[in-house]
Amino acid sequence: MPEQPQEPRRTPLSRDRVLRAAVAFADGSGIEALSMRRLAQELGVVPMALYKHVASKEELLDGMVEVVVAGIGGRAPGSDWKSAVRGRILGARGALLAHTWAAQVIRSRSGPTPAVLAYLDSVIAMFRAGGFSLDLTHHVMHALGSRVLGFTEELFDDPASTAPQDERAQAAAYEEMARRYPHVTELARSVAHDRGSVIGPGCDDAFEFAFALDLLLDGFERLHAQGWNSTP
Amino acid sequence: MPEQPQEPRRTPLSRDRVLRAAVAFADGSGIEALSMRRLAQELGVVPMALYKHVASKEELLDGMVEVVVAGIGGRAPGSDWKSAVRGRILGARGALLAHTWAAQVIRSRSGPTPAVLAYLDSVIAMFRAGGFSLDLTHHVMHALGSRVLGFTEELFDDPASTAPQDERAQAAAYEEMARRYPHVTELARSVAHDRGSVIGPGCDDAFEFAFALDLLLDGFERLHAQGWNSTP
DNA sequence: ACCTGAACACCGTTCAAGT
DNA sequence: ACCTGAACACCGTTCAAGT
Repeated sequence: MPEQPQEPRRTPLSRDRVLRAAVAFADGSGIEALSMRRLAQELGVVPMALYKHVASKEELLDGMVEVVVAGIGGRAPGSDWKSAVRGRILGARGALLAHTWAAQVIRSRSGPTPAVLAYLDSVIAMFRAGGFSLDLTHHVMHALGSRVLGFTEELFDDPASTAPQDERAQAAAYEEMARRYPHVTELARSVAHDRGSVIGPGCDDAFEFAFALDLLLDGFERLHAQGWNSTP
Repeated sequence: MPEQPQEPRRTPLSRDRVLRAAVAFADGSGIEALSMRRLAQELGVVPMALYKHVASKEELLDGMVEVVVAGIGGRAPGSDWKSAVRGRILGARGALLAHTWAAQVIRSRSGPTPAVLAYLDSVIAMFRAGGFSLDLTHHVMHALGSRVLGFTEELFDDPASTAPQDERAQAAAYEEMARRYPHVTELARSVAHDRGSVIGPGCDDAFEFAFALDLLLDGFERLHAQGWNSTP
């Protein structure tokens, strides 16, 4: 019997290996480049081999979310509810920053995966430990929305990303902009001025995230202190 | 010369007609069913005919956002900044509720379209008319995020949408849920109890939206009153 | 029983051939 | 010059044939 050519299948495929490969691929090439076919190619297997470990692409995406969310840290036991929640949410933000595709994929999922539920459970527990009523905790969780997982929908992600064009066209575009959207333009100009550059590096995401988070947490604290109730 | 068969091309194609057809199609069949090929079929033309009016599917989606955002009302001139902003944002929410796909499509776009810029300009103008500094207005707009356009990322869209299964399996799943996520379960149970149903109709979206919006607006008011500055 | 190549039913978009 | 059918380079997933 002739010797079989040694196949270089280093590690046998497993659900975990598929998921980690998908995360690494999305990190490197972007989520839009991730397809079952390309992932299989990356792993050196035939596309259909993936379907033994994930039932569908949907399940693959769910699994990728699990990997990222399971990596959220930021637990600081013993502190007051406010700094506990704050620390945990900033921890979530950190985990998501490492995987730029994660927020988008979480948004696209219909229901929460187990790791997301476990995470939410831990945040709810912090409010409850701080003496929040079930009623207030409920609405407070809604008010946080996706911010509890460390991301928010920004409407203008980078206003400075205009395609390079010649000076005259740029000046004309700017003038048109200032004429049609005077307040947007004024705001953009003042931000650029504050940061000392005409085509600035955009806004400080970390500052804006903390600004809004603290505004909400302060609001929660105030409602809690006055014994707020949804049906007075 | 034989008579040409009368073609039933009622109205000649135009960019506007293409966009309105796309909006109607997405309203009826969902955004995921919308493809260039199916839209062309709907309009009784060959797929390539669309490309004379929209350069790509991306541009089609941008155009659809324009149609929806241009339809936002809620301008109440003469009122104070808080009720003006509140009314306008609730108006945006109304416009988006009529097109369930709109929020998702806006999220997926990279930059703001002209109608979105015009809308943002009008909201910024309201804060400025209320005496807000450029600095505070800037951060306040970030804090609103997508909420300024009437939508937010809710993490659990309808927790009651469990697939129908036999009672025993359901009870087991519930018990498992209560064991692994005790705080989530407690919260869900209290909400269901308040609304008087075991498998309730979910949460009151309109209430949650207004709750969070008012919390933010109150926070803005407080910062404005105390002359808040990002660099004290 | 397991594995997998080919096929199916789609995409968005290019392009060359036809009028 | 305009219009459009066929083709290209992809998808996710099914399925039957091969080992």
